[in-house]
Amino acid sequence: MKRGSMNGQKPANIHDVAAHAGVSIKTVSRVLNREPNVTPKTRDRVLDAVQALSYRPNIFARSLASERSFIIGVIFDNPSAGYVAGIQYGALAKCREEGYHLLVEVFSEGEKDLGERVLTLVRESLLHGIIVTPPLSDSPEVLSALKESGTRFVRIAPERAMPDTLEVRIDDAKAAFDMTSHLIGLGHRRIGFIIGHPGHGAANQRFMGYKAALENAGIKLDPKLCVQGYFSYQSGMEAAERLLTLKNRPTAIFASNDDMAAAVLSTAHKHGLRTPEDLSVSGFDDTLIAQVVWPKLTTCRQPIAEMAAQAVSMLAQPPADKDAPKEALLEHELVIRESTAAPNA
Amino acid sequence: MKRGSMNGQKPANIHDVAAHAGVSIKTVSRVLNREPNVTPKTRDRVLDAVQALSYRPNIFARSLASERSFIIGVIFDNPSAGYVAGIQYGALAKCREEGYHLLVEVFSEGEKDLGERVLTLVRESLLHGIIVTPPLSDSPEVLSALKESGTRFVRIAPERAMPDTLEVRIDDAKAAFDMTSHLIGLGHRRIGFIIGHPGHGAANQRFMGYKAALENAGIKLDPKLCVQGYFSYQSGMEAAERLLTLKNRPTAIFASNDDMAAAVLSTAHKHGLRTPEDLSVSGFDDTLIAQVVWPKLTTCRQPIAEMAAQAVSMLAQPPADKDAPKEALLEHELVIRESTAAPNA
DNA sequence: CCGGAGTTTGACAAGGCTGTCATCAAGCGG
DNA sequence: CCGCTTGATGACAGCCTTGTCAAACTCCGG
Repeated sequence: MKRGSMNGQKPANIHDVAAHAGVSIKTVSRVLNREPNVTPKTRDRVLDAVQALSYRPNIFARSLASERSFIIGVIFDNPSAGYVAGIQYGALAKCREEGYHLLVEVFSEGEKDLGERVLTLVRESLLHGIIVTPPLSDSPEVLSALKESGTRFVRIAPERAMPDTLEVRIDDAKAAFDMTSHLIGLGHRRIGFIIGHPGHGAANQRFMGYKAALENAGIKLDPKLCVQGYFSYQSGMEAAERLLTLKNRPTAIFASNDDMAAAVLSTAHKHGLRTPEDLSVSGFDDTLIAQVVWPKLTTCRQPIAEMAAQAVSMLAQPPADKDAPKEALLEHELVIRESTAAPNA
Repeated sequence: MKRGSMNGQKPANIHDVAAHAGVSIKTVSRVLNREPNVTPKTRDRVLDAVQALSYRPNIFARSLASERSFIIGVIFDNPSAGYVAGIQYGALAKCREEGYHLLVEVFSEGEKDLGERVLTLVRESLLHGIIVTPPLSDSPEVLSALKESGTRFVRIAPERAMPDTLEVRIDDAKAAFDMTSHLIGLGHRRIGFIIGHPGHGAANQRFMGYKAALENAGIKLDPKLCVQGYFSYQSGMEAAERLLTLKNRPTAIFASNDDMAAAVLSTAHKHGLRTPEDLSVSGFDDTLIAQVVWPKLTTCRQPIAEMAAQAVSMLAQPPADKDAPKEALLEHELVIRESTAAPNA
């Protein structure tokens, strides 16, 4: 009573299937892994047996033997950030397609032993590859641990390029340029800008794009109109407060992400300013929040789900040649909603 | 050159550690698993070796040999739902504490082969246990697949109780009762209610609580004031539209979740109604959105992160005796913010 | 100093799968 | 009909750990 077709509790294993199909376990393995050199007839017999026994390969045995994992990791700094849902959504869809599972882990930028924890994670040989999200995508500790470990990883929206490293991004500078130009096109001259978190790669790029657009339109940059934020709602409130109490306040505010833009909206309300009549507001990311505030936010859609899907694809593919493209650049899209309009005369 | 302290690329394995410490692999295993009957001296030697070689047990080998997994799964219907972040946050924190990893998977209520997919997931013996979130926590297909598979699972906020099944919940009926009573206490008599998605367990409970509070205050239930929603922002807009165009419109609206409450806010704006002067609005869940809209929402805080943490704990503990508590009931909390006030005279 | 109980340790077989290499059958040119 | 190549299949080791069981050692009372 060791093993066998005995339909007891235990799930069938590869030996059961082999016995049932009248072939060797290796042949079953071949069929399951789509290896070449199996007669269609044999293949069918195996497949039937698989069906009949509801066989599913044990993922641990598989991983152990083949020294590869079918689990892809995503690491976040802050699981409450707006883009998390989008990333998971995109990654999950692609994982399913490619036969992987998705494992989530959180690492806080500041925590001690960060590098050590990252190493532990990969040393367990748990992961096939890792998706690194901002701001972790620029964390020296995480990055060097990852490099050292030899695990493949792809960085989402990193600030600094790294040689020989997989990346997925949009052109943040161009996107911010476009958004700023949209506001200028509407007739705004005094456009406030709320800078994103210094640690996040995209933050600086977006600021550059803003500046470039002003320059392009011949508008002189007013440093008073550029205030530091940290991508959080709270920081957006503070930044908006400063901008709106300026002697010569801006007629439009472009916040580096939607959370801060939502904060601007609410601060403007508090000051008795109507949006967009008295103040245009635009955000960035097109997260859920953009559509849920009133008025709906004009923002820049970052195809975050596609970016994550792309990341999974890159990891799923074999390491590829030296010269394979290391970087995927996706398209952004301006989403004009109700929060921006021409300034009052 | 088979194996050994050869500090090549390959990570150290248990044999290396054993050799380095001058003990058998079994002893190393004992130390690592905190099994009894190891001399402190031996333990220290092993621990030193572990340190020296940066050894981390291979999780796949471990799982294969011990027939247990160190991965807990969470399954969602919709990864963009508001509570997802909270659940992951809480679950992740506890997982880390208990030495587990968290794997995310999405199953859509309607998809075909749902049960089959669930079975596949557990047949791979990938998971130690599964956390089932609404509305999956009441999906017959998912539930029966899970029961059949023998994998332990805990349902978050399920509607119907099931025998011999782990559950974590709040008292939704009581919470809705409290919220409704708060509005009544403010002086409201005509209180609209937006019912949640019929598939979600909590939806019905909350509706019951609303009705009970009215009855308790001697207010007759007006069916026109109760409209069906689906927990989505969009459905909230539609429901609000219907309530606000009523001949005798309510002075307060209690939406079954924050997304719908935010939609009410925005619809009210559109109708030129001020909140809370002309219309009080309250939500449920206290998700991010509640603090980000203007005015900030009065809502009922559901300790979602704690619930998830609790779920992980339940799974982490050994199956426990027959009579161990199967259900954890956590406390809710009314959060009074700016969106509710006494009705205009 | 002996027998027995309890503690500490180790040898070795799983566990389910893939990789390597050998084997066997079929196909083909001469 | 022979020898060779190619395609299809199988036997078996190995991946790294834990579980089982036996061996060795310690401690104790008699």
